[in-house]
Amino acid sequence: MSLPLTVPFNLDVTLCCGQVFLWEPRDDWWFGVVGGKALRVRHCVDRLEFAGVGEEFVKHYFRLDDDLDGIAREVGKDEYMRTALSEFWGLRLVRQEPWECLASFICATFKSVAAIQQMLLKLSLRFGKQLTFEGQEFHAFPNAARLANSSLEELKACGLGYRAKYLLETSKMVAAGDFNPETLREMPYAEAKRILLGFPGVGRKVADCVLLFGFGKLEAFPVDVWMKRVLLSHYGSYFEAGVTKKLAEASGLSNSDYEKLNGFARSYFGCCAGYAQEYLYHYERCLRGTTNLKKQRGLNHKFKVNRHEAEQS
DNA sequence: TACTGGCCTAGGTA
DNA sequence: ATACCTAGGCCAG
Repeated sequence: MSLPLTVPFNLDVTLCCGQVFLWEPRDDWWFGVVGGKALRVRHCVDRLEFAGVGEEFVKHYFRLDDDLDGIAREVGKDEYMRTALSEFWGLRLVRQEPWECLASFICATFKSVAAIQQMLLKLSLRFGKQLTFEGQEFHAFPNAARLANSSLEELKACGLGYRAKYLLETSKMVAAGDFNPETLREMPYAEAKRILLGFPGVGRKVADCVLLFGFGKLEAFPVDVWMKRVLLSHYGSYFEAGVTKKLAEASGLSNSDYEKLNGFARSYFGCCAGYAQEYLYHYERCLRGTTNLKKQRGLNHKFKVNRHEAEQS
């Protein structure tokens, strides 16, 4: 199936920018599993081609209904931000499934993207429902009930380390009904955040990721080490000198410091601060990180090798 | 309320 | 190869 693209959209950047972990580039297509269904999608000049799902799903998942031009006008407050926007123009946030998003970002703390991919892949292979799509095997991300019935040892075997305890506990709470996505979706940002902070393994950063990617709270602005660098080096003048100096020297980020950076960004960029975050984050990683788009696409081969290894174990 | 270590581990790098 | 080093933090004290 095919969908004419009448709005700005860059599929590759959208799937490479670190908001999702389990999409796999293969044979010129992106393969993924969403909502228990496997699908493939690719970007061809002026249209999207896809299989496994319908047009409405694609539009919804990739947020093609967001007015990206309007958002860019809203968050493009300064030259630096406008550069990031133009550099990766067409990057869109994705409407992830809340549970998968919550579980993913609990696992993601203090880990590199490559390691996160491996952890989540192993969880899916071991606990996820097996699917067949066009003759190929895929695995859905495991639901909370399944993980709640696993053991600490099993989760650690997937490489989770100290996160295993958090994921197991949170899975149990979610399976017991403590996590109602519909309710959280209706709540305002601050209220939903308070609920999320009640799950073990969920601090401010993880909560903001889940609010942004899982619940579409576009005012959420996750601050990780990369965003901290961006905010200090390009927006340092908005903070007291003492704060800037202290943050630059410290490796971590205390809760109160998180609130300072997060609070500034949300008031500065406004109601779509989350979009600003994703563009700045990706820009920073491509500029200063060891990661760049070319490399990420080059992950393909390695990803396949690791998938094979994971299946052996 | 705010700060400080400790924590599991795998990928990446020199 | 083989050691490091760091990675999209969180939590208990």
